[in-house]
Amino acid sequence: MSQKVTITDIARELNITPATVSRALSNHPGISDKTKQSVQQAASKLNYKKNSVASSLRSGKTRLIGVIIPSAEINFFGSVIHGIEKAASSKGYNIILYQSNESREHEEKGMQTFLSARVDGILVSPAKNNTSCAHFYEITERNIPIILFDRTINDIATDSVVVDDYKGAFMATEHLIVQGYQRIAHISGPQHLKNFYDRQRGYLGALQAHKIKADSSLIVNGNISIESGKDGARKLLSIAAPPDAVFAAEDYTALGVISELKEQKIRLPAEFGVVGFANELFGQHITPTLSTVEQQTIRMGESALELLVARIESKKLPVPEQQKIVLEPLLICRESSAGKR
Amino acid sequence: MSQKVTITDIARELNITPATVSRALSNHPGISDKTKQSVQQAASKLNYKKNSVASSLRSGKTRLIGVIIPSAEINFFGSVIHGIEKAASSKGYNIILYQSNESREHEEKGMQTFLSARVDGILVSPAKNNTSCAHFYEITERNIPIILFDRTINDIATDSVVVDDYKGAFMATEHLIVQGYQRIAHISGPQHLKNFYDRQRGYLGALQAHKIKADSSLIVNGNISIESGKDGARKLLSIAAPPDAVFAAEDYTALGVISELKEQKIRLPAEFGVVGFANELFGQHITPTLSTVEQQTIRMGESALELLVARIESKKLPVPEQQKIVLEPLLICRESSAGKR
DNA sequence: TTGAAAGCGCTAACAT
DNA sequence: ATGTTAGCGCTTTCAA
Repeated sequence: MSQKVTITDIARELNITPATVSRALSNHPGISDKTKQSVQQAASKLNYKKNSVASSLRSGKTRLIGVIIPSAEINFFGSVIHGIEKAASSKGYNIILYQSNESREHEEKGMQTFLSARVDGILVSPAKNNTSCAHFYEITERNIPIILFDRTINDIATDSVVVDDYKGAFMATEHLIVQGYQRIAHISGPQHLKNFYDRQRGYLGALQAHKIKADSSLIVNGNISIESGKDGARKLLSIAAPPDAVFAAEDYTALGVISELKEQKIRLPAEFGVVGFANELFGQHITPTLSTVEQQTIRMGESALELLVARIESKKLPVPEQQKIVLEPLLICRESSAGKR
Repeated sequence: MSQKVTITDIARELNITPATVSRALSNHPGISDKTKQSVQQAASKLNYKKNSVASSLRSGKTRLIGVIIPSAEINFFGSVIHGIEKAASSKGYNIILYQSNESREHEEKGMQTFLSARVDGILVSPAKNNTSCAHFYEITERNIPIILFDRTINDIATDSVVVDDYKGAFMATEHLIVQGYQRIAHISGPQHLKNFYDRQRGYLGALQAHKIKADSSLIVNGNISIESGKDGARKLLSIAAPPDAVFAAEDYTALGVISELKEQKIRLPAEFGVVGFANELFGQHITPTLSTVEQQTIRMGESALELLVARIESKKLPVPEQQKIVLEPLLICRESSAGKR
């Protein structure tokens, strides 16, 4: 049982004090190279592993970062997590993962857990029906840096990393216009989420930029699901002057639209164009392949983590301004919007 | 700054000792209800948050579980993580996530980190080129429970949770036989990974069970990609006696097969049947929809976590036998194998 | 039912 | 360049 080797054991072995061992191991400047070496040797000989729990208790730093996402099952978040963990690892931080499952209650519970675990900072993508944000203040009051990613909440002053939803939606809609589609509809996402609100604005902005009058009968509310895409498409196709293209608020909705169009024997992209948002993996494998907007998920994770670490490590410096990193979206043109014929 | 409220503060407030507060908060049997109540009250009044770092140091339990996966970006693992975290959360454990990126070195580094963080247990899906396993022994020697999931390593005696790849492949192949396809081919995955080796065995087993002689010209090596599916299909269609069905080692390979068949104007499923493996999301959205084998990813995560927690919490009991949980695969029949006509 | 006292393993201020 | 000392906040014997 090589279980309980401590710095005291190393100290005894070398006839020095635990303090010296501690300093040697953390490469303290005022320790002789000779001592450092012998400590290293003894440490690996005894198979010593630093007890970070004790270290954290004493130093007040855990090098732990709490991350809250709606669900790891959603591809988008898995991908962001990849970016976060990769960056964290390279900076010597570890991440604790918590899923809110889109429930505000779980989200709060996660924050409590993080508070209790004394994480050095928190990264969160809030649950979608999250209106109030008292639990965020509890974190900031305690002086723990917190950064929102992907989804932000308007009335809260924290750093954030998001993709430019307006611009992405603008590009997607403009693309449909350029491809020759005439009446372009939009199936939205929940408007209380800024992302979807911005995407709708981007859609409207593109129409306006091309002098196309917006038509409210061409905007249908959706809720981020295949079903709402199908429903939306059905509704849109039943109106007096139906559209010949849809910009969907995200890929699953777009998938529903395509599915409904197929059932109604409407040919894509010759008769009808579709663009989604998110660049979910399935998009390049369905028929027709789905045009969409890439959100740079991994970059988002990396940026969020780097910003957070900067906050953590500069706590004593004069507090810098609130930061908002906005990533550029990327339009990905595939078959579903290849042009009207 | 409500930062540093400790049990001592609560004790002072109520004129009792920290020990009593500690006991009251952890619902110790020998504390009067009256005291428990007043402690609860004072705690929430002062906005006390237990310092789990201190608690862990003293008690030797962190309620932290280390999880190592190849990459959170891979859908399959995201889904397993979802199951793990969900189950962990409900049992009061937190998970630390680490990605190996299929590198053995990273995997080792992750384990060292976990050792240092004094996690109560470890869940790992080993990197794919992981032959040696010295780093696993370092964990077991320290008496920390470790459980492998999805991927296992033969010569190591730990618990594991996997899906029955043999059976899934058997069912898929048998399904094609029952549907009336006559010459069934297999495009495999890397054979040094046990999962794919077992799937090939399952394919052979089903043929044998139905008294069909295996034909080595009908087995093509693939590498888990759309391209290898296309290449494989091309190769198979060019031989003297081409097959009329393919069981592909996983869904992307199957997708490649379908794509190649379409190009060659071969009709699915009337002339040719295809079944994949993994139940990737895109399967139900391509044309034709893809028959496949569901691996129960979330269940896998939940089972792995539950088994681990059982190990953690029963450490003092006589050590039970090595456990190997094998999840039942689920055949999902869709259009791509609807039968020959 | 509660209190007193010790200590988990480490770090850091102060001393030499 | 190293030693001394104290203590982070909690849990847990042992005692009352």
